[in-house]
Parts: sequence; structure tokens; C-alpha cells
Amino acid sequence: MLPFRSQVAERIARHAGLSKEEIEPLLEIPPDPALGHFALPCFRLAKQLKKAPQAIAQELAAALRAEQLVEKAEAAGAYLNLTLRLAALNSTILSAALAEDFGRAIQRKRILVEYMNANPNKPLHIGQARNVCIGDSLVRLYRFLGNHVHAVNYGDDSGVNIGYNVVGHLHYQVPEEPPSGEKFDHYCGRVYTEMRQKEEDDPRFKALRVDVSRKIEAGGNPVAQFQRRYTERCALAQLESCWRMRAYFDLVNWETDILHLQFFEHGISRLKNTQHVHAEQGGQHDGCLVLDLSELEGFSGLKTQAAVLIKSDGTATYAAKDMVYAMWKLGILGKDFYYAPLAEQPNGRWLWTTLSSPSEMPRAPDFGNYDLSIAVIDKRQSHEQNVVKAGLKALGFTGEREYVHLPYGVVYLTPRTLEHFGFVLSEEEKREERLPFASRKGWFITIDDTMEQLKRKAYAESQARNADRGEAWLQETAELLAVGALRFFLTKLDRNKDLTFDIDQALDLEGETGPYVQYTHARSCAILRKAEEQGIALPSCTEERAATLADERERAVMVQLSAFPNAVERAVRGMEPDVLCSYLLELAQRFNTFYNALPVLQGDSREGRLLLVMAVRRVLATGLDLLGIQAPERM
RNA sequence: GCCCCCGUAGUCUAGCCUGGACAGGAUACGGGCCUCCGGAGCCUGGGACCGGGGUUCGAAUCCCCGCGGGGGCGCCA
Repeated sequence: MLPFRSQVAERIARHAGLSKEEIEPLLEIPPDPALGHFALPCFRLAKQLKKAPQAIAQELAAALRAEQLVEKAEAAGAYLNLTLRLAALNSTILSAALAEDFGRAIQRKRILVEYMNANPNKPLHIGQARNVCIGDSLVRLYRFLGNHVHAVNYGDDSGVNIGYNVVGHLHYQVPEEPPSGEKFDHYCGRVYTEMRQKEEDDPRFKALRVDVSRKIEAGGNPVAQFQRRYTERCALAQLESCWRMRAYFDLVNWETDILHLQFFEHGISRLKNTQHVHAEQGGQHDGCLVLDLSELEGFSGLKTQAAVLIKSDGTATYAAKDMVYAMWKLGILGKDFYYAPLAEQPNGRWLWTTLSSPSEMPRAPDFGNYDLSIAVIDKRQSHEQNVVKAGLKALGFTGEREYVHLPYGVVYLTPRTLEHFGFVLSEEEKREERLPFASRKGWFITIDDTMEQLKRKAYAESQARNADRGEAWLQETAELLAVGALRFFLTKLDRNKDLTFDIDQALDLEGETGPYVQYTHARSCAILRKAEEQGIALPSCTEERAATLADERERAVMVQLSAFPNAVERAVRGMEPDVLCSYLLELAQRFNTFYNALPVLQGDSREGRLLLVMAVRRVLATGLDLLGIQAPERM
């Protein structure tokens, strides 16, 4: 927030005969920057001071005019509006905004952000892209604040899904290599669909699949080895889509490693010793190991007051596996994986994989033992995630460490989006406002296809404006604009709200979009470039120069600049990267208004305005980077 | 039956946690703006808080009762 807040509160408090602590929380930023830097609504003081609020505002205004810090003090009805001396205020804001550490903090937590978590047997769709945007932005935000963060993708490679493809390749002569050089995850998706059909047609299929699943879960055999190699390849193809969106990971945790290392047996034996877990005899859960929820908070009124951990056939439920996995995350399991490097990502950061046996590989980063473990999973999983938390609680886990399920709204598709990608809909479906992803019907809008369309559009736009630029530059620019458009589109909406994906909206490059913010950044760069061409040196920040920024449009930008640390803080506190989108749009809008009204390079205020442009450029670039979006100098 | 999330202009949305000045913005529609730093922009016009109570000097915001939409409550994965 604005600097000087507490000084202002202190001065007002002295004149009002109250304490600083009583005044400070009441201070506001006026809705219109022209009104001043701070406002104090005096309604609440009326009772305490036994005066009319309007009178209080007027008396305080008169008294505060004598203050050194204050340029202007006025009463507007019951509001006291204060304008501070610009030299001091502006130079403080500008030098802060121009500094390397603007908005940063010194937090030192160990944090795990687990996201993506797609089944590694098909390409990622744009619903999963929302997950990726939220997850990666959080990783960037936490790191920005100084935390030690690991980004993890959980690979569910033991489910039935995987079995279909493996059976196809091992028993039905489906070639492992994509025939026409198709991207591997897209190929896997097609094979999967074909094998689902094969199971319907061929009575031998199911037995083969059950056998394959058993071997995969047991491990240490050729089928399991084939599966790992195959699944890894598919996951890497999926990760390519993430990398393209500039989302990067540190580790892939494979479910089969959890199985082979017997994490589950180890964790569940500890759960068995708690008073809330018992073997059920008779009733609907006969022969199961269950967690009794009736005495745990948050489950009142449910039909079933118990969660099954181990089924009567001896296998584990998802909730139970998740519980044990959560124990590893928080460092209370007492077991660890083995690790090996898997791939070097485009940003130079190494991606690691878990293993179930020791390797000769170099020492892995210090995975595990997190203070804060965040799992980005859509909100439909809330109940199960509550069961996981209940399990941790039953274990007596109430330490400083925290397990968080970060829910987000479901992504739907508009009918015309499906038609745009060539799917044929029934008349009834066409009339719906939104449709769910339905893999059974093959409705599947992938990140890769959406990115291609975006890139093509951005390319055309950019080419029209930069005819003299080379092909490589155009490609690069179109790519970063496509990423900007997609990530901003998927991030800007309130995390809790359902999102209806419409291709025409997503393809929009005007209005409240990533490219709008990117454009504003390019504009600020253009001014600084022009200054350089004209031999104008970039100024350093002095009070004298800062004091010239007195126009209301300049001040509107200043106020927004000063709010950046607060926007970062709110985005992290609520785990809502969308807050940053709103902030950046507001900053860009205010800057563009300033840009249109006031020339920078001509006139007396050149040095001050250049400082403003420099600061805006920096904050836009920093903010966009926190959303995984590049800030181009030209576009 | 119970629990959770969401209802703001034609459409999409910010503000809600922490109550305060005429509820911001985008899009679509109407009217303007490049002899001047990039028109992916700027200026301008009309258009909205689901309903009813309550608390308060003051409610989009907090509380209660409704209404509407979505999701969840499996030995599924």
C-alpha cells in the first residue's frame, strides 16, 4: 500500500486526540485519485468525539494544513481528504518501484505445489490448462516471496487407464511408434479410445488387461518396465504442452513407486493404530477398513459417516492412497523415494522422477518434508480431500505444517467451440449454454490445438504491424502472445467460479487480455527506445523530478504502482493469481490514459515522466512474469 | 435428506474476506480521436447488484429466510 500511511494516521490521531491504532484501519484510498492520496471517513468518530462527522472532517482539515507532509487537506462532507507533498511521496514510490526487490519479501518456507496430475495416457485439454495456470502462477508467486518451492506432477500410472494401451501394444500389435510422427500423447489418446472399443468387441481383452494391471502393480517384470517407459514418454509429451505455456516442474511422482516401495502398507499400519480407524464387521462395509467420520469435524449430515480405506478385496481406495501420500509430503511417513533426473526443461531447470530402487544418479534435490503442501485439484474432489485431511487429523497431525486442497471451478465448453473444432452436435446439444468435457463422445479440446489457433491469429496481427521483421522474430512473438492470451484468459477469472471456455473469447487479443497488457509494456519500451535514439539519458530518481508528476492521470498511475506489493500479497494469501490479472489490467489502463493525454518526450516534465514510464515497464514485466507471461519490447 | 460453490447491464466480469463518496472494467451497440512517443490504443453515450427481512448513521459487501443454477455425499478411478 501507499507509503506514509502510518505517518498520516499518526498525525491525524494527534489532532483528533485519539491513538494511531484507532485511525490507521479507517484510512482509505479515495475512489478518485483527484480527491487526494488518503481519505478518512469520519462517521465512526462521531460517537467517540460527540460531534457531527462533517464538523470533525472540517476541524481536522484545518489542523492538518499546518503539517509539513501535507500539501492539501479538505473536508468533503464527512470525509477528510488529504493530498501529500508530491516530492516526498512520488520519489518514495518511484524509487521503490524501480528497485529490484519491489514487492518481494523474505519468506523461508518449504512449499510443495502439486498440479496438473493428468492421466498420462492422452493429451492435455484446456480444462487441465486452467489447473496448470493456477499451479504455475502459485509456484512463481511463492518463489518471488523467497520460499523454497517444489512443483510436482503426480503421475497415476497404475490405474486401469494405462492398462488399455499396454495391452494394445503387447498383445494386439499396435505399433508403439506413432505412424505419422504424431505427438506422442495425442497418439496415446487415440490408441486408448481404440482399445476401449476393442474391449467391447473382443472377449479376450478384459482378462489380458486384468493380468497387465496386476503385473504393473507388482513391478519388477518386463510388462511393468514397458509400462514405465511408455508412460514416461506420454507424460513428457504432456509436459511439452505445459512447457509451451511456460509452466515447469521439479518432480514427477509415480504412483507405481508408491506401490513398489510399500508406502501404503507403512502408512496404513500407523492409521490402524488410531481410535477413528477400525475393521468393520457386518453392515454395508463388511470386511473393510474404515475411517469413522462421525466424531470428526466437517462431516455432519452425510449419508455415510465412514470412509472406506481398504476395500473388502484388500485393495486401497483413492482417499487412503492420498492420505499416505500426504504423509510423505508432510514428512511424517518415515519413508522416501529414490530419484533420478528425467529431462532438462526449456528454462534450464531439471525435472526429476521418482524411482523405486536406488540409482547411480547424482544427488537429488531435497524433496519431501514440506511446511506447506498445496494440491491444485478441481472442486469436485473437495469431499475426498476433506477425508484426507480427516485422516491426517485422526493421526493426531495438528502440527505447524499444513495440507491444503486448493479447489477451482470446473471448465465447460460452449457448443460453438466444439463445432469450431469439427465436432458434430445434436440439435439438443447445440441449444445448451455450455457442455461438459465428454471423452466418451470424443469432445476434447486440447491445449496444443488451441495454442496453434492462437498463434496463427497472433502471427497475422503481428505481421501486419511489423512487415520488416524476419520470420524467426514473427514466430517467437506470435508464440509469446499466444501464451499470454491463453494464460491470462484462464487465470483472470475468480478461481472458484466455473469457466465456460469459448474459442472466440479465448482468441480475443483486445480488451481485458494478456496481449493488452503485453502491448502496454511494448509501448512503454517504445518510449524509452525513442528517448535513447534522441540521445536522452534515462534519469535517476530525485525528489525534484518526482514532484513534477502532479497531473491527476500521472497520480492515478503512481497510486496503482504503489499498490503492487499489496496485490502480490493478496494473490498469495488467498492463493488467487487472478488478483494479479486485475491489478495489471488496472495499471495498464491507467498508463494508457496517461500515455494518450500527456506527451513524455516533449515539455518540461520529461524527466519525471520518463521515470514513471520506467517504473510502469518494470512492474508490468514483473507482474506478467508472475503469471508466466513474457513481456515483449515490440509486438 | 445433508454439505459445498455460484447468482452484478444483451454477454463476460471486478468489488464481498476487512460495510463508506455517483457499483469499476471488458465486450457488443452509437458518436469522436493519429501534421504529436506504437490505433492490439484513447475519449465519449445509454445499460446491472436474484427476492424478502434484519443489523447499522450507512449494505453489492455482514446475519436470517427464500428463489434460481452447478457440484458433492460410491468398497468408482
